[in-house]
Amino acid sequence: MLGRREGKVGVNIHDLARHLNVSIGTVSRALNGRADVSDETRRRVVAAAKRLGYSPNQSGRSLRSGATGMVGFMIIANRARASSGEAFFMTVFDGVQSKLAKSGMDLVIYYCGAEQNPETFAKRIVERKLVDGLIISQTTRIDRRIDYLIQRKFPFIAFGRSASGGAHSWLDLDFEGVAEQAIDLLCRQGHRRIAVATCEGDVNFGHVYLEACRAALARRGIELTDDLIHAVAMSQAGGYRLGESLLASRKPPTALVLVENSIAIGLYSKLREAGVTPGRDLAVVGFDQTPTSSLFLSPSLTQFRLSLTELGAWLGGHMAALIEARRAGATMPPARKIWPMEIVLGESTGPRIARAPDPLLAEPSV
Amino acid sequence: MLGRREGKVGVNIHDLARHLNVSIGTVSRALNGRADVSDETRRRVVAAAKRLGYSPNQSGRSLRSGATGMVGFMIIANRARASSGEAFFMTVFDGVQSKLAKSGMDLVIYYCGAEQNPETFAKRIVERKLVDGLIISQTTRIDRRIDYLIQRKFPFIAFGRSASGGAHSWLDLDFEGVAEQAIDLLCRQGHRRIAVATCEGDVNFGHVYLEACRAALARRGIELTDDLIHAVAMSQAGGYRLGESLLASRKPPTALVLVENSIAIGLYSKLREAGVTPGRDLAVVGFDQTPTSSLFLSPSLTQFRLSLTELGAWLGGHMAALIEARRAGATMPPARKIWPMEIVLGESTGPRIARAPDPLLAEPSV
DNA sequence: TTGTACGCGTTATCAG
DNA sequence: CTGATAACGCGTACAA
Repeated sequence: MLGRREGKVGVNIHDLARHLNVSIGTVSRALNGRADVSDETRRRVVAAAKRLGYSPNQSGRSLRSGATGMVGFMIIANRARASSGEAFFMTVFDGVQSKLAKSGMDLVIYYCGAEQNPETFAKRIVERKLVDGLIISQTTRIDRRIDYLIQRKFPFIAFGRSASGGAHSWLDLDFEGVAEQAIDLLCRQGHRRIAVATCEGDVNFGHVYLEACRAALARRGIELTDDLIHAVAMSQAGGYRLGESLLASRKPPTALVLVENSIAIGLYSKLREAGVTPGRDLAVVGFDQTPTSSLFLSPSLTQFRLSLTELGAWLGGHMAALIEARRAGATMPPARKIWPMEIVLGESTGPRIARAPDPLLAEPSV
Repeated sequence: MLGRREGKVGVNIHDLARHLNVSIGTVSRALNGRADVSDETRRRVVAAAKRLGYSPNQSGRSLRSGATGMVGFMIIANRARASSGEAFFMTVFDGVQSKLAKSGMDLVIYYCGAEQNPETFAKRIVERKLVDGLIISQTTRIDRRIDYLIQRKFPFIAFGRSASGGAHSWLDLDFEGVAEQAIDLLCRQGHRRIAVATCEGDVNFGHVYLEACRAALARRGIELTDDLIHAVAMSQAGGYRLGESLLASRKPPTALVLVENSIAIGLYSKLREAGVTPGRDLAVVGFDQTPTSSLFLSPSLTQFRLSLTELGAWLGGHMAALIEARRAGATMPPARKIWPMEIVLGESTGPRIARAPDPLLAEPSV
């Protein structure tokens, strides 16, 4: 009725233009801050837009401009760090979003469910043109998403290293640095029989951390034998089972490094049941310090500090630059960022007391 | 060149049609499963689409059809449950997505950062027509998002009760049931001085749980006095401070119920430092049982089991129905769902030993 | 400074 | 069963 379709809700650019007795072109220019519009007109348009509650339809805008103004962040269900996982990513999102906002872009999160295929999922996002850029996380060693995105020439950043791809932008935690600091500390305390708890499954970082530890040990003339490598589920339950496995071991380690912190919670639980005290009977080094993780474990856990907000800001900033460059027809050199982590000493590696009663068989100190 | 614009990537419906020597209309019909297209043609189109990697541009499709095929799930940064928060929502997402997929819809998550205004954030999503429906979470007592969405007649579900709105669809945890079960258990064990740890800030559920506890106590002739109400941060640190506060109390409670489980972790930590054992010296009842939360607390925590996946499935299913109804021009009666939670007894309320040395002043049992 | 008109990619209507 | 064509809402050349 009266030119207004039945069931139509909201106001579009035509309504607004008609209301003001100007053309839609003028409305568009005024609202998009173009120079060639009089101050008076702009004021009227902006005021009316606010009053009528107009905001441009994103589909129309995207279709016309060829860009969506959105950046996707893809997370994968069953590869998540079981416990710290969620708080981990939320903090990262905060950083990403704050940076993107400065470029007038928005962050949307795509959650790849347990029963969905990550590669298909990523393809759908890209092909339907839902976003201008994509951040993928929880990369695997062979990650076909990366090959696809490169081949497709789509702006993306991988949060996590991979053997796939090559000259693409990625950011990852400093597993080598963490391994070096952890192994250095433990060796200086006299440990030589050091176990590594890495994650099972196909996420890449477990493998990266394991090799980093192997290398750090090798630099000190210590070989990491298979019986010292434990692939566990990244969960409290995984940590609990790890504890069982260590306690049942015929020749247990004197020290242990973990690839993730929820493992520590379950491990502590099992160790306490067995009367084994971390830091006294077994040295334990955790991983990332997050509010979720083991701030309140007792004895306190030696772990590594990092700023997830700043990490997210790096992702957001680099993504904005990638998209900006593409828009300008330019090409940007891919960035590779190793995110620093700083050790925070806790009681779990605290001065080793050689004479303490030790249910685990201790190796003689060097 | 050759009609192919510089820099153009991907193939659109015209390319595909030209390639097959059919019209774009036929391609569209074939791909959208319309009846009026020959089997032979459909086969050819589908095969070519797959081979050329065609998938429809979502902006074009949305613009034309007036629907996006997407459902938004808005989560808010600084209102998140600090620790269990993330795993909590991820599990819900899984359920939502599995249901939406059956209706051919997708889930996108919008993360409202700490510095953004939730109402403005929600408005932007709706007005730009980014989604066909919106699930909002972490509702406040007065939640202007709800008023807005109702006034706008936009399909939405609130995950969390609110004093705002009224005849809209919402789902919430069974705080009354939890309070009743918790208070019943504690009273039957002889407790009469029962404290309630609720959450600070403006999320509604802290208030709901507090009042539910007050009512459950009143039914048993017990008044919940102000000194027994603790508003704490929903975090391990909040739980730690709660412990400090309880220990410093001149007339401490003999039992305590918590509105969230990360509080339990910090609380346990402080209690252990003070030599106070949950279940012996102080009865503690936690809240939602999640993998993240205190599965491995010792003594084990009495808490409540719920299926977050099924909860998410309810949200997804109801949202699909809401959108379907709107599409058909029909109107659906709003649903209100109280999600059941079932008590899981742990050692933290385990048989009270009256004669045990009790650092906290115990009230005489009834 | 402003208005007009085209096209972004798609689906739907209407002839054929 | 298929092809041509008109929208959907917007941004932007180009003309005035």
